[in-house]
Amino acid sequence: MEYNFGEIEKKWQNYWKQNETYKTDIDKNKPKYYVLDMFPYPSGAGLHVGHPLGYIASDIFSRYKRLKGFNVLHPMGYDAYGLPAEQYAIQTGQHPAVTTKINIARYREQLEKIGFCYDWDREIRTCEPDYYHWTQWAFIQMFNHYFDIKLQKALPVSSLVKAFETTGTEGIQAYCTEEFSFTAEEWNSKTEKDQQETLLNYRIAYLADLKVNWCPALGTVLANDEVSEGLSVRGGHPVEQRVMRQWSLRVSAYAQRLLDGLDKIDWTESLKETQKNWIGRSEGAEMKFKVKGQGEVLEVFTTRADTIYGVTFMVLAPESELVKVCTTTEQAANVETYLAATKKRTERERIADRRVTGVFSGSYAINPVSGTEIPVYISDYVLAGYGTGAIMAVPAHDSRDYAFAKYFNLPIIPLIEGCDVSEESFDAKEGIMINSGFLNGMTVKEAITAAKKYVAEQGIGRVKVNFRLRDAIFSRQRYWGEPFPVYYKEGMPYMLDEIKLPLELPEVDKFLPTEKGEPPLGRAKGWEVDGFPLELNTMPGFAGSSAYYLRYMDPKNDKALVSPEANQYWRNVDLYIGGTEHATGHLIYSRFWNKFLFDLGVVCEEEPFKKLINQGMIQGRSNFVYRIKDTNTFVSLNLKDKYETTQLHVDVNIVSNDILDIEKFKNWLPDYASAEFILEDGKYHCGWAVEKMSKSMYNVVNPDDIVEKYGADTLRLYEMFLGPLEQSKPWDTNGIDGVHRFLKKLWGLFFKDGNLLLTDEQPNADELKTLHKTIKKITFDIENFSYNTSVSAFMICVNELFTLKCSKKAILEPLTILLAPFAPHIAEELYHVLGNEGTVCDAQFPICNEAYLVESSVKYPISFNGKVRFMLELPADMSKEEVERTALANEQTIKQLDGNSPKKIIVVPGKIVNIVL
RNA sequence: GCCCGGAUGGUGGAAUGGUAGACACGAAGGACUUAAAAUCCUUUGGCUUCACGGCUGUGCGGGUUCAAGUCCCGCUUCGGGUACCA
Repeated sequence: MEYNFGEIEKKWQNYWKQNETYKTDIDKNKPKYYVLDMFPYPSGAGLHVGHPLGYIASDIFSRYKRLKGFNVLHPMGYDAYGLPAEQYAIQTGQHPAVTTKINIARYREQLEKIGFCYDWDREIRTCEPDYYHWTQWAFIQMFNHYFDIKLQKALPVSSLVKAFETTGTEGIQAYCTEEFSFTAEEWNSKTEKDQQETLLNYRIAYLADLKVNWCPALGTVLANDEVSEGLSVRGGHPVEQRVMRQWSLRVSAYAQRLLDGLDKIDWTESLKETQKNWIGRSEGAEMKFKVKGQGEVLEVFTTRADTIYGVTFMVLAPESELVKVCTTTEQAANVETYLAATKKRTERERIADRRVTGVFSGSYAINPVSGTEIPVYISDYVLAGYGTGAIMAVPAHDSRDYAFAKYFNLPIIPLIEGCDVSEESFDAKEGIMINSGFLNGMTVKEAITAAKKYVAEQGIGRVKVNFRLRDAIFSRQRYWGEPFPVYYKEGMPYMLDEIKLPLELPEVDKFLPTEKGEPPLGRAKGWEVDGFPLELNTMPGFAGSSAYYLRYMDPKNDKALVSPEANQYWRNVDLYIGGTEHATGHLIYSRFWNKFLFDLGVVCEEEPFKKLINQGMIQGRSNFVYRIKDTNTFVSLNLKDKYETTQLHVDVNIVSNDILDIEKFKNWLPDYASAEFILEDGKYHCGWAVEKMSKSMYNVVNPDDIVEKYGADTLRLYEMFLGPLEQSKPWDTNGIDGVHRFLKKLWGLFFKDGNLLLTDEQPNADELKTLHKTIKKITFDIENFSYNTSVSAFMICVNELFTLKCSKKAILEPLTILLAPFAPHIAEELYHVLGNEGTVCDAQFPICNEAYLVESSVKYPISFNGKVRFMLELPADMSKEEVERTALANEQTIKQLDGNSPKKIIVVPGKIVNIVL
């Protein structure tokens, strides 16, 4: 009987499906374990061989945990809303729901072939009404809550309203866009509309006029993490700044908790570091500078209060409201010109062009500590969105201020003893203060503390913590997303009654903006409730992915996002595997979302993902052919330098071990049908390079083809064998034969020439040692996600058993179970061949018995000055002294010593002997 | 610029401070076969030697140590993230 993987895999995949082997329910008699993959966006291209890498890793761990007696939740679903389907719809008229459905079906088919242990009954799709029902529900809760600064948690807006009605803003510590101050009387006399407008200032989901990233090509705004270097992450289109009235989530209110939570979770340091930087906490002081001859005050934020004596000018962001106030009539024209020029520049241009620009406002501010008068400038190197949108410039100790001062010829006052600021600023926070009044003689650190204290005591300002993390813009001017459960009355937003959820996405005639420039939902007929118009924006991509891990716990619940029972059993994700590209987007948003739900008491764990592993990227390995210029002749790699050639990508699927299949090449593209070749030893050798896996490089490998040719078990093993899970590595199908041979060899331990070789004989010491050594190694490797070395360990084990000609049940049965997480199909087949009933998934993971591993003797490497010269086999229990004596007495040692006496002898029992000459 | 990762044969990679290159791929040679496929055996870091062996070797330069791919310091270089964040 041959190893017929095709038949075996089909057979057991059917069996698992029929027997609901992977169906999961709450079982309070077993400890739970929740393994989650970052769910995919189902693109039209289908899966390539890089996508399943993380899924295979998590699948192995899930199966392992199950064999260890855990009740494992391992679900899969689809992040089904998104731009590509909508772009495609705009081009073709095909409804995005239709393409999405087709793509999902294709993904499902591809995933099923690989033999994952997903509980498909729990599958979710973010674009399904019974799923986005709860996305809309969460949004309503966010609208109805505000963040209390003192308690550091979300509270109902209704209690805030009660406070306003009785005591106004007195004593209120609510996280808000703008500090308001009003009495109860003032509140009560406001109109409904005014009250609603005021409340938006506090709500966690709020509507506000914001400077947003507008992407004209996509016709929508984008969140900060969806923009990179001034271009949209999806599509690479230019992005510009624009002020628009948009929904936002007050993520920044949770900044401190998002930061603190990082200490409690098992993520890689680099990922935590990325989040820390994105949150960007900085401690400093907010200080007030009076504008000369006016009542106005400029507020600035600084982390270097100690440099107050070195402030030689102020700078306002062009968008700052204070620009108007500070601009004098004489300077008005210049300022106007500058503002116009700045506005025209896109984010990208500003990043690319680092030239100093700016304009004098005409006003002067007064240094609150030294009393000196300093000019106020306007420049776009100051950002409106961070701090107060205004800075005190200390050119001696800040490189940006320095460049500005040099350009405008402003004074530069050094504040640190011995620093040279003639060529560049001294940015380091070290040294002794000079030119700084009462701070003179202090170290920088002391001065920062002293200055902050002084500022607070003198009423010049206050100590403040600032965060870089900004609120998440939540509106998209697109069709293919969750509709907001929002309608408008007198221009004010109101939430739909929860009973009316889900608010389903309406049909439209075209997926384009309306003639008036409204989003596509403006085309929907009857898009209103009780005569009030519904919101025309839809939610962004991260809306649906922010709480999907909760929905898997209870995916069919139509009363709640998740029942308390399910949530308290499954709690949170124990192991989350996915790409590092979500470090600042999804992984911040879902932590925020989860914390909010935690505050509401809907979920019982504050952090959603306990342990997180980033799988590395699978890169492509491209192949090249070399065409001689102006001909249709192709020259083999090592001869190409004799000609003038053009390097062309060739489909890696018609190349094997870098040798081109010439017939397939001729049939590949019409141009090549008449191609001629200059070969080396009768073969065409291709060049190669590691590049991104993409269609245009012709280096995409489809897992279906691999499964077809080698089987799913081989694919699974080979993906793991490629290298460490977390590292990036190129996919090269060439090596796959090795793991396939391994499976055949394993099969060969069971069958030879169609006969079953299995025996009930008692295993001997060597066989037991091989088995238990492997059990130990595999257990350790799985726990440490070192799957590449486990595959090697399996190979070594089978090679040894092959040499021992071992076909004993007592050895092969535990080995089969050990292999089941990695290669479930062949393991299931062999488990039944061994005479078992049921499924290998419910077996018990073997336990290593150290007694079989004890060695009676040790081969000591005998080294001289650290260089190994020969081996000496000695009894394992020989004492240190005895080993030393025996080694020294050895004739090879005597030869090495050559009459000299050793200076020192190191004996590490069981390891090594080193003789120092 | 700043913050993270890496760098080991022709290739992917392995190595609690203790024999560098496990395990694979590829290559070369051989067995079986009419032939091919499949399978099996041998060799395979470099230099050197008929051989035993010797020398050398983990990006570069220092250091710690009886012993360094591994620890420390200083570079080079390649990836990834982030960027006027005051």
